[in-house]
Amino acid sequence: MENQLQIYNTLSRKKEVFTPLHPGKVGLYVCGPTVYGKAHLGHARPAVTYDLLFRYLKHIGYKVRYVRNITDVGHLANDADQGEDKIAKKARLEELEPMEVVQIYTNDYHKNMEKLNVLPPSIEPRATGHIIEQIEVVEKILAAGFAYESAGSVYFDVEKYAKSYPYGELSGRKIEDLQSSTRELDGQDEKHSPLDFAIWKKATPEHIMRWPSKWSDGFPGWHLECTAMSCKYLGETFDIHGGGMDLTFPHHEAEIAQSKAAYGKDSVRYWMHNNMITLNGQKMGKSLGNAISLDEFFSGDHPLLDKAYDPMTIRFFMLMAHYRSTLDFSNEALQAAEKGMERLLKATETLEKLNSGDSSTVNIAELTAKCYVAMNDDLNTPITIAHLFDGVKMINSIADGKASISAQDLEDLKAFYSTFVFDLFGLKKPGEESGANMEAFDSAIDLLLQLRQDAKANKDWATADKIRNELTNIGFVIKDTKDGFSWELK
RNA sequence: GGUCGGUUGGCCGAGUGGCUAGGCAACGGUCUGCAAAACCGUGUACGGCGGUUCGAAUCCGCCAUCGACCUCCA
Repeated sequence: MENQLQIYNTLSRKKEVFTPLHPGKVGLYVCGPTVYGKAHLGHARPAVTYDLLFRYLKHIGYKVRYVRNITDVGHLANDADQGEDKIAKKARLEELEPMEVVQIYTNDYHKNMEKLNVLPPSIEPRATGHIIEQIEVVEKILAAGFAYESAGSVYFDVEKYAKSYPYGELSGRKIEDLQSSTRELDGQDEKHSPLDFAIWKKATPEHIMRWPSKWSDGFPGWHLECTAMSCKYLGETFDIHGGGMDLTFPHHEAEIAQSKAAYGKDSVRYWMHNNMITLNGQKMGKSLGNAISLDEFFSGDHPLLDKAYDPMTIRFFMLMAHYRSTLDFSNEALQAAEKGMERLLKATETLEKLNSGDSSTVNIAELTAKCYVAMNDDLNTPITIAHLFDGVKMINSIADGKASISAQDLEDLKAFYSTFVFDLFGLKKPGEESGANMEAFDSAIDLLLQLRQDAKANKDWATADKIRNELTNIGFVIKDTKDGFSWELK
């Protein structure tokens, strides 16, 4: 009873015990990327956060359908060309077909997600592939009387909606406040109220991404795709909707309104929002021009980066902070994460070689239980990691002969670390290469170190140190152990 | 201007009304031919001012400061 998964629901602003709508099954929808630029560190945060949730839900026994969309149409550009589709604009600049741009950046996103060991979702629907479904939602909202047509566009009537249902409950906004803080937007004079938002937009002549509809040749509104696609694949009401905090308003608020207007009921039961990555205390974002792309992290090719970072370092770095906290990027923090992760991964190797004793001086059951408690507490990965490091101490103590572990406990501990470190946290040991070349290479290094052993046996320290120092210079880490040596490539 | 959220030790980052978070870095020790690794041990923290309380970094108020959203955004 006490050990149930709790999730912080933005809607209620508190942690709630997670109970799925249909026992044993979970419907999860997450706002994916808008594919008009290279994937950056900001994209990695929700990807890793909800990947963890996806993995954990499956681990605790749920059958999960995880839907994460690709937004390839429908968002406005933020410069002078108001009303022009972001993707269409980029396409004209680069003289590419819009779908070509979409494909390039979708591929880039997929490639980077794979490097981060983010599992592909169950379904990855594209907005452009669901125009018909979106038009159907527009019709439903019109039929329900919560939208109106104006000059070929269809707008959602926020004020009318707010008379029947609460509007702004997710983001804590009040209609009156919103009315006093609006700004100029394209087509403002077509709207009854500045609060209204387009659910179908008539395309301007230069707008090349367009679809025919009874209202006009145009394109679906900016928030509509998630409503249409989540409903199609998860039903009118589903369990969890995730996304970045910056989407809370207006995007998710609009989704709530659209669903309720179209289907007459609440669509989402648990709203989850991950916080932002910051750079020098400022949000890192494509539109702010301070985003470092994932490719740049992996290659180290960026003025702000001291070095290249392994994708697993990025992943571990994110897991070291709670998903609802902002996470400040710095080389120092990333390198601390890198070293910590190395220590953790090394311990998993040590664990595999451990010998069991007659009894345990360590409490494995307590350790594993603590980790589950932390994970169930709104996916508290930093606490879980703290416990995993306590386990690292145990493992190293046992390896040092300063503690002992029973056969049963050892088996449990191995299974536990395999599950948490690899299956749930999704970490991978870097540089696990194989093949004939590697085997020959390994043997050659072993041979050198064997020569060093011989030199040591003869107390020929000069030769022994020469071999070690030269190998160290080349980039190896040489360690003497009780029964010989070990080495690795740094 | 409105709404919301931060402010924790050298850095990152948890958490809690009284009981060591953790990682990285630092220092001392054990081990080692010397190292490395590992292990053991050690230290300064909770933005400021008031208040509630036996006791607050943790609750309340005020102030300062930073940020997010209100426009596409992960």
